[in-house]
Amino acid sequence: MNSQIENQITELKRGAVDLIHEADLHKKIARGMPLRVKAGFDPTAPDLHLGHTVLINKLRQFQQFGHQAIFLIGDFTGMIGDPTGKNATRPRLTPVEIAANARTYQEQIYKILDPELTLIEFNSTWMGPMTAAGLIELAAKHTVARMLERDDFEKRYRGGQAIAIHEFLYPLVQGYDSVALRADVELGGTDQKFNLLVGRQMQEAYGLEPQIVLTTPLLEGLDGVQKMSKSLGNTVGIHDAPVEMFGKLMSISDTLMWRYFELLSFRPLREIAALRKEMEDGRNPRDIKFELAGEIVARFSSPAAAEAAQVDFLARFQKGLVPENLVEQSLVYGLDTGAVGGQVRLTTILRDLGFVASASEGNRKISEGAVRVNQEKVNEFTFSLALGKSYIVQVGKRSIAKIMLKEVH
RNA sequence: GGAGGGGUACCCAAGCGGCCAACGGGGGCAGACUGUAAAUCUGCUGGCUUAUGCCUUCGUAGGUUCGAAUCCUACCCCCUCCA
Repeated sequence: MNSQIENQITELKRGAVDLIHEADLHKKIARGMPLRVKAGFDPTAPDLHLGHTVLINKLRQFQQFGHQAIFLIGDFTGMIGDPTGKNATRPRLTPVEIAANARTYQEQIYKILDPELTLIEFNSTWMGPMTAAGLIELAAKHTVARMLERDDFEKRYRGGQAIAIHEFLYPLVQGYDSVALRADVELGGTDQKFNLLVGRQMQEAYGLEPQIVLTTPLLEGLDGVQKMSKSLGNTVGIHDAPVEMFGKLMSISDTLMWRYFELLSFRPLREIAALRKEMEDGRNPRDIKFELAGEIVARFSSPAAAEAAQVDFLARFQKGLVPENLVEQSLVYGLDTGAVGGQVRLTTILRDLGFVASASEGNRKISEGAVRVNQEKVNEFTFSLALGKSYIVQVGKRSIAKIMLKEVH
């Protein structure tokens, strides 16, 4: 056994859920040729958050070990709509939507992957020209029984819910992508396991060596329990402002911090182990969290932004100061939007800033003592601010803004 | 086809003619304590420029009543059992 390969595999297995099969991966690496590593993305609605980057990080790891990263954009399959995890038929995307989403992906992945060493492919390249005969030949490689082994299909079938034939085609096409790309390894989330395994079967059916399948877990959101997802409101978006991203990462629990280190940090495992040792020896976990937050913010913004975010964080939460670099935003009011006698109700402003969901909630927050204007606690519901002036308003510790009130003309 | 049970706020779940903007729990937000961690304690968790005020909400649409989440009718949807 070659210990260098062993080390490589240990790092590649980091955070992974399934590796099918480790022995074969070893064999493939041992041949000394760079492996072709595929990760597919269905360009549905890419409001990318850190959860999405777990897979891309894994692709990066392969890249760092000298393998060929292939970022496959499923523009063709996007028109089908992946049935994974759905209990109903998905709406299909239009070519225009797909193109726009694909562009967003490309812009973002180079913050993680080396552009020089990344191959971007679109599966419409080979699926577009495929003839009906070719598609039928492809479909002949698989059986309905094996398709129905899949849990969600089976449930829907038993439950009498419609499964359109094109949904059966999705795993086949995804599998064929591996044939077309001659993939040695395919990465995917755990929910993709079935599709990835179909890839192995398709490759064998077309006379190729089956790919290695490596699945990554779904990242837990800020609450540490449920998966990170926009609808649960527990995400860290990769477009979040540096200060916001830093703050969100600082708010995670100490336990979750290690999970994030494992799945999001680029630090090698032994460095992370060293940090854990430091914590056990008495170092403040918060300071270790700074390192995590700093690394992530630097990746998506810049090292300078990460440093500034930390300075801001310290000033705000340790010394209780108002950050200096607050960008002033203008709010315009007129008679029809709540201005009365040159004044606007504070609760209206808080609602418009999105700090509270309604003016009524603003009232409640005032009675809770959570609202401040220019650092002074507000006690009356009817508190108003004058137009033409600038203020610093806060709700709780997290929501703060510098605003300039303007009168509409 | 037959029999029964159920649809209440973000989720679960009480209420079964007025005291209901609706018990309780979860989740969330805020306050205290902190490291914007955990744990704990406290408050809040329909809307309206706060009003002993008004408006909207208990599957949907009607009805009875001074008054309905609660009673009646029709409809829609879910679940369980039998065939």
